[in-house]
Amino acid sequence: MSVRVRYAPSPTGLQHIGGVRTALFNYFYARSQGGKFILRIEDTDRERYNDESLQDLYDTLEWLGVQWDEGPDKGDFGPYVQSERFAIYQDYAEKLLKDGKAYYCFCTSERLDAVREEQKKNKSKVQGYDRHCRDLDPAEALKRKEAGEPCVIRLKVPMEGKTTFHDEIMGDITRKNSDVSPDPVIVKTDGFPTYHLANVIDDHLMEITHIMRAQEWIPSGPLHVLLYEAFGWEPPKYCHLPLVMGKDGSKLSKRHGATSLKDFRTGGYLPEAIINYITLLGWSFDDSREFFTKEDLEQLFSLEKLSKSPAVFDYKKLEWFNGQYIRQRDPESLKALLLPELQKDGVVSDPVTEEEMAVFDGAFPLIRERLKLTTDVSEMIRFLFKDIDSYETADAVPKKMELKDIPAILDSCSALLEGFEARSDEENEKIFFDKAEELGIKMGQILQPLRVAITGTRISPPLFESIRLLGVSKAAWRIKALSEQIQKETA
RNA sequence: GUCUCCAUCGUCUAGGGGUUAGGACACCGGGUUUUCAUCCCGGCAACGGGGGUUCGAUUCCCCCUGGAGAUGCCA
Repeated sequence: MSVRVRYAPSPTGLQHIGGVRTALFNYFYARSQGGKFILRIEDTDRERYNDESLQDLYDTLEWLGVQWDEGPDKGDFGPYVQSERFAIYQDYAEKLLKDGKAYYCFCTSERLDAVREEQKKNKSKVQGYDRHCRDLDPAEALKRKEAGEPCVIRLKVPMEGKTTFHDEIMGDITRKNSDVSPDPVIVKTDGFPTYHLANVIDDHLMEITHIMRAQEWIPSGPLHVLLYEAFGWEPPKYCHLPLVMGKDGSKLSKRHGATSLKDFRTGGYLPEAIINYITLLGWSFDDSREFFTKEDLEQLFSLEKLSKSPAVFDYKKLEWFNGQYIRQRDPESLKALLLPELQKDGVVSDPVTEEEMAVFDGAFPLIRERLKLTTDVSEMIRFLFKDIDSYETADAVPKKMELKDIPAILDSCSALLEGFEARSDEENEKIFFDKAEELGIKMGQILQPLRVAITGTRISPPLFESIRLLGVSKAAWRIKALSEQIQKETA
């Protein structure tokens, strides 16, 4: 039987690292097996549902280049949006009711809270619902429901025996039925199914063969199997993925840093870096290879190489990957990514002028190998486009020198600018080297003040090329400006 | 509390009854270099503890410890 897997997010928030990894693994598995990847929208939580989350889901998958074979817009097993499948769940819930596998429950949330409170206070061994309505007479219950009394439908979980399901990574997982959540709600007061019901029905109806989801779902595995059994269906294969953790070892969340893909999308990251790094969270290929394109993974991904233990998300390594992929990008496509950043930060105009473009083209090779994030570009070359308002004069002082020594050095630099553009970088280097020797200082000591004058910071792209891009006259003006500011400060 | 899962360098991981326990990030040195970065070279650094099984366990089994997850009319 050919593989059919799904990613079934709930549009109640932005797509995050964990969810995206689940999507990717499902997608890669489908591709590697020649199977189908299905996108299903699980929007049964009407309270938390919002359109932005749904849009974010689509934006994220598009950005990653993940395409589904079946989903809201296509496929023969639809609809693929759960809120459009309301009637289906109703029918199946009714069937469970009729077979005595489920029952109406009229307990109010106040009562439920009280029960929970009581259990906590008594440190009770049993927890959760006390099955108060389990043995209500079905005919009686139906009457009450039809009289308009609010109610939910609960699954009648067997109180004896145990339930086992097989996990492709973990092996057999067994749980006593008495430890399974006591009679969970499967249809809410508003008539919508809960996750458990909708998920099981849809996976069965859509002929899903493998359920790949995060390990946080392991505890409800037996419950789902019970549900399949109640319907008389064969459960699919399970594959629970290790959790993604923050540095402190708890489930990755906002307090650990950026977690939504949107943050990464807009934060200077490349999709190829994200895909590569995230896939390595819980999956590996061999003892050394760690670079994988999406296309590679569509071939190489396998369940066997999945790990059991949780993985800590390492922002540093992601950044490293991003830098690697930035350098691998072909120049034109990288420029197309950088230009909008410069425009967003007001470094160049929108639309960009010809002169600006010329400077940017010139600066491009200098910054390409220095970027970790595309968003770093503005800081790096702002000085080529914008004047420097005021200097941090202390930056201009090399080791073993004092602020008052600097203007003299700057003045000698000024003098060397004469004919700068006509000379090669090697020739200029020689000239500055000779000058340093003449002043009895090191090359670095003469270049540091100059660098600060030209770029405004101690750290910059290569100096001579920067001067060339900026133009000698502007350079001379900046040297003068810095010198004057220092003299004012030291006066 | 209860249930379930997990356990190799700080992090991601490879490996597997006998290995100098491998790679990568990070970190620290060194080289290239006008700063930074890139690049190259080198270094630091791990099998949680205790019992078995075995000629031999980091590897297999059990216990402990530790960590995590779940205990919702959220998914």
